[in-house]
Amino acid sequence: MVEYKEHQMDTIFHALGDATRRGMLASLALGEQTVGDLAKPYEMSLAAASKHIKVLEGAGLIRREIRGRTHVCHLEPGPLASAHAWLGHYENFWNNRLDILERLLREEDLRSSRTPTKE
Amino acid sequence: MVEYKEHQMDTIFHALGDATRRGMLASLALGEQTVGDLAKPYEMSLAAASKHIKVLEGAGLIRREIRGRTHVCHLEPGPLASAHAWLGHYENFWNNRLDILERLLREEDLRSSRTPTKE
DNA sequence: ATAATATTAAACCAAACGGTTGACAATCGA
DNA sequence: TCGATTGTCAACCGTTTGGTTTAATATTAT
Repeated sequence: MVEYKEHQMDTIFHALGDATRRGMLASLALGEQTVGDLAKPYEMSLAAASKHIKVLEGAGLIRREIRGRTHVCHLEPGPLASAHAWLGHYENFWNNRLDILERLLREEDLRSSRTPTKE
Repeated sequence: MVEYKEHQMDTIFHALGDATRRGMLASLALGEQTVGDLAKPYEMSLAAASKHIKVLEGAGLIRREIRGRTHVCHLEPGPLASAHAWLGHYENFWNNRLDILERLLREEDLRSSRTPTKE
């Protein structure tokens, strides 16, 4: 049962580890899109885009509804929420650390009184 | 500049897309660990584990401090926070959808009056 | 100096990835 | 019915991944 979830997380994070697929998810956040719509922004063949979409589908991040000859895709919230929750385990940890970092930087600023460096 | 961040997200999510590496992060959440410590739980050569650690390091998820002949690793909160934030963009979306799902299920429950299914 | 310890490096391998092209299937509009 | 549209499938290709094994490096202990 743990194994199962582990594999699920593997596929979810793997799916998220590609800019094209993250872009597709971003598009789908605005509303449902056909495979063609999703593929259009990218400089790759439709077949390649179709593969990406299948990866997203395999990870459960999206679902498709076949309407006639078009495949309409929409986001599936569950797996995104899972990934978010997994990262959330570390939230306390990094909040503490970032707080410390921030304080150190502030103290540094006070001592050296330089112009604050943004980005 | 966008490209840069995209690539960063690629490497972060890719690093997270492997159960061994996620396990190592979980270990590191409990405190700093040497490469050997991190490798111990896994049925693979030290060299293989070392590669995983380098992937985590490359993604900025951990840093290492070389103390004599041992390399002590610790979590780096920033990139985890980035990934969490990226997923957070979808939070409203999936909250709404899950709310709807939940409501539908509750209504279903009322109609069929079954024992409520937890999990 | 030598041996043990902790870790990386290099060479190699099979499998997976991300892309291509060309053929195919299904549906829609004329 | 015919042609255009929408999308998948299969085969292929170069690169990356995740593992191995065998050296090599650097540090510590004897």
